[in-house]
Amino acid sequence: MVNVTMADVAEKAGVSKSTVSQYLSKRYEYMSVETRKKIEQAIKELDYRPNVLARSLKQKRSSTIGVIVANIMHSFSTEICRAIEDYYQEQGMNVILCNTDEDGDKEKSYIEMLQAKQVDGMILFPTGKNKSLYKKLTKQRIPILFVDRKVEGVHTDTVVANNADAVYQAVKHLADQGHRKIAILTAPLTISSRIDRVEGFKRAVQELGLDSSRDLTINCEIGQIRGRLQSLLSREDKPTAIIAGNDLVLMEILAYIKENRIRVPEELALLVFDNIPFAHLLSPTLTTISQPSAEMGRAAGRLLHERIKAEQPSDQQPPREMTYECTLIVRESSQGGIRP
Amino acid sequence: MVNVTMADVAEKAGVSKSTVSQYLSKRYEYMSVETRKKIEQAIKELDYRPNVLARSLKQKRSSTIGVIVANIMHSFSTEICRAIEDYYQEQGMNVILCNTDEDGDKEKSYIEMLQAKQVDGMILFPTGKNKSLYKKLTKQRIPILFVDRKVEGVHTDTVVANNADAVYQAVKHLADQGHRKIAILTAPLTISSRIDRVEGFKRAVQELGLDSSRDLTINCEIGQIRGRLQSLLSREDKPTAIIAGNDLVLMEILAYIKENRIRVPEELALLVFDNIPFAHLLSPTLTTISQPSAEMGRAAGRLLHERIKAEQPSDQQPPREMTYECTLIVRESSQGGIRP
DNA sequence: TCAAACAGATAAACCGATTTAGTAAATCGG
DNA sequence: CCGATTTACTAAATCGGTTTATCTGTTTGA
Repeated sequence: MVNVTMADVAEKAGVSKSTVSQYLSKRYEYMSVETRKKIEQAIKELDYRPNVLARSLKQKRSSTIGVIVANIMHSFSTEICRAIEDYYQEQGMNVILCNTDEDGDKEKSYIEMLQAKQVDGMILFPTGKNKSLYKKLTKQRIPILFVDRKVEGVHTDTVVANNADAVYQAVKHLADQGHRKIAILTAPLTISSRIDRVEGFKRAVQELGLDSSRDLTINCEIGQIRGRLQSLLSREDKPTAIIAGNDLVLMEILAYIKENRIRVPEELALLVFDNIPFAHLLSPTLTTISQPSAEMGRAAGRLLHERIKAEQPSDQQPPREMTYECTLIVRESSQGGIRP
Repeated sequence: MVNVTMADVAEKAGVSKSTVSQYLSKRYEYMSVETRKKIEQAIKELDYRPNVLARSLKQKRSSTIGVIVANIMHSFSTEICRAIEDYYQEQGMNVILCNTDEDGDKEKSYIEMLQAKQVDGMILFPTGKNKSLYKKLTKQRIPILFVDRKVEGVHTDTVVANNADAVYQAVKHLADQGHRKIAILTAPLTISSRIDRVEGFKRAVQELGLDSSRDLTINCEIGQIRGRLQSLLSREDKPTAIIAGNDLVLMEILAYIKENRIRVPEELALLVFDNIPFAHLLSPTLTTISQPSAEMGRAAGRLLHERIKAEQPSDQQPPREMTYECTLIVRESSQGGIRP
């Protein structure tokens, strides 16, 4: 038999489909032990496995959620995805993974695909380029949750790191080491996490009375970082410390540093936002700002799940925004570099 | 209207469901331009989106494939997954991602879940612990494909790297640099890729007439690597070069080297199997064996897809095994280390 | 003793599409 | 002008489950 259905089981057990269905959903209340045994037996003999598509169709839920990530190659994203996946596995649910490369069109087509697939909810690293679509989703009561980035004007659950404060602490740490001229390099300020990082930077510079020249804040495409670094570091009054906005920016900076044989931290202190797997193995070891990715991923999974479960009764709680604190892990690259 | 169905569209357009269905599948043959326009209009006005679950139920295919990966945190795995995802996006299909942590039970439960979800096929990094289940799947004509690892006795499409030859070339390279005592460290030999790497190592040692002491081949759990390294390197006749079996092993080795201030490549040459994102940024830069992960992922996607499409006509081609060559990227860590 | 309650099970409707078999009207060929 | 074909469209069955209403008997309660 190619495909065993519930009808086959029912026939073999000598009962009706309805009873088999009751058995499967473990509603044994009005069922004789005898019947139960017969069904059990029939299922085993036929190696029956229910078709969840049919179930989902009727129940109007698919036990599947969609995760739309900007770039899975980013280790922070991978860690979040993994945590989400772990959470939903425990809950007996599945995760469809989608990758947008920060492309708004791809994001849109994925969202529509996931909707067509009747996912119970979506977790997204929003590109921010489809605001009206996000809003439409919330209006249609499709549970969505943003992670890593907030989107202004869209009211839904959000899980982010305290980017601003983390950078503030980082700048403070550098200032404590005697640095007065600190630069920050990030990718373009298209998403809230980057904006917040720069904001924390500016606030710290302000409050701590550091050099607040405009050109110590650089936001550009990855490909242009080398060039910007070049001009930044060839100036007379060049910065003594640099904060890399994420792991990809860091790679560029490290390459530049290696090429130009810049000594870290003696000539230039270095600090990165993001957990770098090799941070403790580089020479010098790298000071990092670590985001609690596993906790954030789990929280995202849990929060969305609560929304999904609460969807039936119309107890509409206001959107929650969870902010996770980061940890500054001080290593060699940011310590004892400059002579006051 | 909460959920627009095809019936709603049909009513609005003043035609039958059947005609709408024809329209959706672009079978315009026997349809007046007028009708077509009316349907178009109705769909737009209602913002109708077909329910793919219903479609899948009837058509007995879900346009979804399952990917079961041993450990998504492994960068090689992530790269493969990304390539698979890219491929299926282009094909208008979705990917459900599952993570097993090399746990056979998890793998089994995922396989069953995916089957229940009626996936059109599965790509797996097999743990190797569910042979009978793999066989059952192939017997049931459910298209499955193995990637990274072969499984003896299970006849299905497989995409792997030429692990043996890659290591052979690596050993040759080290021998060319004058090394006679080379060690290889890998995780336990539970999967074919690791077994093949060791085999390539042994063959090279044999053919090139290098030191073939048994204890230069170490296979142990990640947690034990430090200890094994300790005893390996405290011997009088210690090896002058080490090959790390994968990125996780490398991390342990690098940590050990850093702690014990071993100079690379002067005291010890180092070479890793796997593409390490920081390879060119470490000091010294690291010699690596790079697997063409993107090509392998795409190939896996394409091959499985061909199987899926060919499933309807009963043209059963024999299983294909695609082997991809790796590239030895020589950097500082393996060059000019020893004095003959 | 008779209606109400209950235990155990089922028939049939339903979820939202696809697909098959068929129908009515228009067109065609001889 | 009539039967055959073609065109344009539809009713109804189907996919494989869930769910609701219902249907027998058997207990129970007053």
